[in-house]
Amino acid sequence: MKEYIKSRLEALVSELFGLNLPPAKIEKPRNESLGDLASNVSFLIAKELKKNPQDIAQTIAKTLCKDDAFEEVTPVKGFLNFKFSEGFLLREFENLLKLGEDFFKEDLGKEERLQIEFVSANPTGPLHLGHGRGAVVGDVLARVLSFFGYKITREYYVNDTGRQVYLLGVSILYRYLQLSGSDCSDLKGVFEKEGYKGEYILEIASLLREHVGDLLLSSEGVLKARDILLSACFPFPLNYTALFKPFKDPQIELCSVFGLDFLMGEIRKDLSSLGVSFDIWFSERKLYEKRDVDKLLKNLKDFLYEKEGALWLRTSAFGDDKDRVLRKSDGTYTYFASDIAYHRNKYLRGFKKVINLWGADHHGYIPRVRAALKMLKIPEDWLEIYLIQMVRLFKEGREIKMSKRAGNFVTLRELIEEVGPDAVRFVFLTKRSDTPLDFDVDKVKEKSSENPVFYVQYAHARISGIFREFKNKWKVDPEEENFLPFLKYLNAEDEIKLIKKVLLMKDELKEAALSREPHIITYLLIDLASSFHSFYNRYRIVSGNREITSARIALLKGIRTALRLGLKLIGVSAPEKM
RNA sequence: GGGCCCGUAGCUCAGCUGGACAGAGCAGGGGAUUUCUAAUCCCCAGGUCGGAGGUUCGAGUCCUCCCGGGCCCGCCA
Repeated sequence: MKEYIKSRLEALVSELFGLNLPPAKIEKPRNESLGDLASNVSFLIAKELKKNPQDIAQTIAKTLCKDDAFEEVTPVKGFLNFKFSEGFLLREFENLLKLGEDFFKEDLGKEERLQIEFVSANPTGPLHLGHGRGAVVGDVLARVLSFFGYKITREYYVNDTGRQVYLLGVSILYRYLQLSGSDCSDLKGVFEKEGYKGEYILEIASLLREHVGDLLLSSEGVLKARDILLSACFPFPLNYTALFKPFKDPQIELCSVFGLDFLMGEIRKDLSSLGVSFDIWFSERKLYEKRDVDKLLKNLKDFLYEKEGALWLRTSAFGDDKDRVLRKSDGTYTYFASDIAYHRNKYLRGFKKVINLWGADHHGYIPRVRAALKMLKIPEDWLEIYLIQMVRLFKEGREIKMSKRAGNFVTLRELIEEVGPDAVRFVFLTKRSDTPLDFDVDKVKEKSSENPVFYVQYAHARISGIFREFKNKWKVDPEEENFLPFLKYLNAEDEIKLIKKVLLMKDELKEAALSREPHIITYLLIDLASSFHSFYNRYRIVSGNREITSARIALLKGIRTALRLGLKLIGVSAPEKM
C-alpha cells in the first residue's frame, strides 16, 4: 500500500517539479478520520522550491485524485491525506485471498546471505530468562528475514575453552570429591572463590559418580573413566568427552569436558522446547585449533605492542576508551582475541551482513570490537549489534531475584514449564528488546484479556469456530469454496476498516524486518485481534443471508491468513479451539 | 569520574529517522450474553510527555544543562 503511494508520488514529483522524491514519510495519520495514509512530501520539497507546502500539496492532490485507487486525496495544512477507494481495497483483498500469506511477501533479501548469532550463553550453567529473550528475538528475526527473502544462518558461539571451562571442571570435581567423602582441600580455595555453586554442578558430579565410581579419585583412573562414560548411554551427545586427552590436571579436565557435554545438552533441550534451533554451533576451541587466532595476530600486526609482558591492541586509535590486551602475560589469549578471530572468520565465510544479539551488559564491549573490525578493514555496516535487556520475573506481586553467586536461578526451563512456550515467546516480544522487561507469571497464566497471548489466539480459535458453524449450516467447506464473487457485498464501514487493517499489515511486517524490531509483530497481532473481536460482537457472521454470510466468511479468511502468518513468524501456535 | 539506556494517565508501556488536537492495556465506574466460544465487546473517567533553556515554520521526538533511576567501566568470559 505504501509502495503504491510512493511510486505514484515519485512519478508525480519528477513530472510536476522536476525533482527526485526525497525520503518522504508515508504513514498512518494521527487521526483515522483524516485518511488511511498520509505523507509529508510537500514539507520536504517546499524548501527547495521556495513554495508554500500547502500549495504544493494542493497541486499534487489535484492530479492524484484522478487515480481510481483513491477515493480522495486531500491536502491539509501541507499534509497529503490519502483515502483508498473501496474498489482498490477490494482488488487488493482479492489478491490476498488468492495468494494467501504470499501476499505479504516481498523479496527484500534477494537470496543475500545473512548470519544471526544469538544466545551464545556460556556452557557453565543453565539458561536464564535473558538468554531466553535473546533466543526468541533472534529466532523471530531469523523467521521474519527468511520470509522476506534473506538466506539466514542461525549461529550459536560456544565458549568452550578458557578459564571458565577450567572452573567448571574444578567445581564438578570438587563436588565429586565431596560426594566420595574424600579430601578436596586442594580445590577448596579456588572453588569457594570462583567456582560454580549451582545445584546443577552437584547433579553432574553425582551422575559422574554413578557411572565411574571412585575412578576419578586418582589421575590413574581417568582414562578408564573416560572409556566407561563413552560406552554408557546418556540423553546428550558426548562430543567433548570423546575428544578428551589427558594432559595437565586430567581429573579436572575430564570433569570439564563431561560438564560441557552435559550443559550443552541441557541448553539444546531448553532451546528446542522454546522452538529455537540453530544451523551452526560454532566452537571457540576450533578457532585455536585451526590457528585462526595466530593468523589474526599477523593481520593485526601494525596495531600491536608489548607492555608489561602482555600483548596489546591499539583499539584506542579507533574509538575505544583504551587499548586492550590480546595475550596475557601468562601467555594465554583473552576472550577478546578469539572473538575478533571469530568475527574475521564470519567475514571470510562470506556473509553479506552479520547480526549479533548480545546481553545488554556487553554494551561497553562494542567499541573495542568495532575498533578491531576497522583495523581489519571490514566495513562498518557489515556488523549490526543489538542488545537484549534483562528480564525481571514477578510472581504474586513480588520480584523473584536471581543470584548467580548464590546459585539461585530462575531458569528458563522453569518458566517454560510453568507457562508454556507460546506465552514465553509472546511476552518476550511485547517490548523492544533493548528495554528491560517485567514478566508477570500470574498474569500470563490468567485466561483473560490481561493476557495478550490468549487474546490473539482466541481470535484465531473464534474464526475457526465460525468456519465450523458455517460448514454445518450451509454445508459448504469454507476451505474449498471460492468466495471471490461475494467480495462485492463487503461495503459496511466496519468491514472496509478491517480489510484495510489486514492489507496495511504488509507494510508493517516489512518495517519489522527492516528495523529488526520483531516486537512490532505482537502489536500488529493484538491490534488485528482487537478489531476482529469488536467486529464479531457487532455483526452476525453466519446468518440466513447467503451473500452476506459468504462475504463475511471471505473477510474472516483474510484476517485468518494475517493472524496465522503473524503467529507463525513469532513462533506461537494458532489453535483451532480453545 | 567516564560511557550507554531510561524518566509519557494511579500501574505497565506504544509513540519509527521532528509534523496535524498526546495513544493502548490494566486497575476504577457504568453497560451488553435466548450467541457463530463473555478467554469477548461498548461507554466513562484520568496526562503542565522529570525540570529549565535552546534549534525549528513546527519538539514527547533533536541539542545543552540539571534532577531521578538502571546497567557497564579486569592481563574475566
